[in-house]
Formats: sequence, structure tokens, C-alpha cells
Amino acid sequence: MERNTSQKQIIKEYLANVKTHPSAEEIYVAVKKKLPTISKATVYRILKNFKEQGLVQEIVSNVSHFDGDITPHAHFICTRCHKVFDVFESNAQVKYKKNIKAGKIDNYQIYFYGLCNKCQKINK
Amino acid sequence: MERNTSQKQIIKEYLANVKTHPSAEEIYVAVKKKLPTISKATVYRILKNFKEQGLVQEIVSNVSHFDGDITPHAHFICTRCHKVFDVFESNAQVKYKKNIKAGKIDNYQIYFYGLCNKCQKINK
DNA sequence: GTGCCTGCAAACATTTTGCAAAAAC
DNA sequence: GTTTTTGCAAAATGTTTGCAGGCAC
Repeated sequence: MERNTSQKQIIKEYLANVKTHPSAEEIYVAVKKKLPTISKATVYRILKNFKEQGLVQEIVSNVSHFDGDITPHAHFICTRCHKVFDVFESNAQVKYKKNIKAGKIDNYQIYFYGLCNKCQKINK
Repeated sequence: MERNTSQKQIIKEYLANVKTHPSAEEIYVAVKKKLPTISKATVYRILKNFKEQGLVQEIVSNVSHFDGDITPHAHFICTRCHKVFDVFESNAQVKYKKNIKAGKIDNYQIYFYGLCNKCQKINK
């Protein structure tokens, strides 16, 4: 049976309150402040566990990011700084069939790419 | 100025003809048959280069895959075997605004997740 | 007390980098 | 001839794993 540990609680709480889309590394650093003995391996194991339970969404990019908001919404990823932003329904909608030739869809992710406001101003 | 090498030509040709979504490793193995001296680093460098030029799409998953078809179309990724399948426009459409609060969208990717036909039959 | 969970370090896989030689133009 | 590109090996990055001890129940 699944056990309720302080490590899980603290990570869950952190994800519920953070408004950004932290990477595993960022979660590790943040959570370490409350629980200095936590290890990175534990963070990875718990995030994997939460994902399997559907408690978080994984945003796959050059580095994975995690979103405690599991309502299906799109993300904007800056191609220069790799920051992740939410894109709400008013800005993007999808229509799709649940059953397609390849298999059965039970989840989706939309990623928009481009330069974020900050990076647009930086002449590369 | 950008130079035209046999390595680039062969990778380009391979991607133009393959109907699957090969990983960098698979591209390396395939291309090695025609050019046995090619190194993996070169494959990575050329794929990165092609991506920057907009000649290929990168499909980010547990391992990156590449698609020579750059028309915006969705992909279905099996959550069990991680294979990638095309999802055509008849099965999925998006509507979105090019300019959003976070930045300016110039590209997007839709990933559908679920079990492919083969994996649905396998009782895990 | 049993067995899941953690911390640590080492292992792993993928991708990137530094450098000298080779190829393109 | 100059400059980009390559191949090689080593490094870097992100993530996973094995194991012994600790903690939840």
C-alpha cells in the first residue's frame, strides 16, 4: 500500500502553490529548504509516482517541467530561454477524435513555440 | 557560409524517405550503412542544424524523435512502447491566436498520449 | 514487525563539447 | 588558402537504480 511521507506531502504542497512550471531540479532546490535532507532521487521518484497517479502533468522539453494543474491546457515554450508559460483556453482550442487508427487517446499536450516577450527584445 | 557535405545530404535523404519517426540513434544506425565513417556527434550536430533551419521537427519524448515532414500535424505517442504515430488533420484540429500574453507563437506541436493498438492487447 | 520509502552514490542514456585533421569552396 | 565541418573521445546533463537503513502503518 502507498504510504504518506513528509517528502510526498511537501512536494505536493509546493506544486499546488507554485505558479510557474518548475523542473525537477527546481523542485528539489525549493523543497530542500523545508526538508534539507531530501535527495534528488526521491524528488524524481515522487514526481514519477505523481505522474502515474495523474496528480501532475509532465511538460517535456529539453528538460522536463511539471505542472500541478492537470486540467488540459496548452503551454508556450520559449525557444530561446526555454521558460514555460500557460496558454489558456481562450487562446487555443483543439478538437480531436478519441479513437484513431493508431490507438486510443486518453490525454494530450499542446506546445506552442516562439520567443517570449523578454527574448524578443534580445537581439541574438 | 553553410557548406554542403555528404553527411548532410545522406541524412536529409534518409529523413525524406523514412515513414517512421526515427530517433537520433536510429538515424545514426541507418545512415552508417551508407557512410560507415559517420559519427554520432555529427548526426546530432546536423539534426540540430536542420531543426534550426526548419527542415525537421523534433518530437520530444523520453527520447527525441525527428520528422522530416514539417507540415504542422499531431503525433500520437504510446505511453507503453513510446512509438510515435502521425495524427492527421481529419482527426485533430487546433485553433489558436498567434499573439498571446507570453509571446509570439510561430510553431506548435500536439502530442496525444494513450496506448497504441498493439499495447492495448498486452495486459500489463 | 513488515515492507514500502528514502538517501546516497554509482550507473545510465542521451546529447554536447574541445580539438586536431579533413573536406568544401 | 581559409573556414566550416567532421570524427573521436571525453564531458556534461538529466534521470534511474541498487542497496542498506529508516520510517509508516
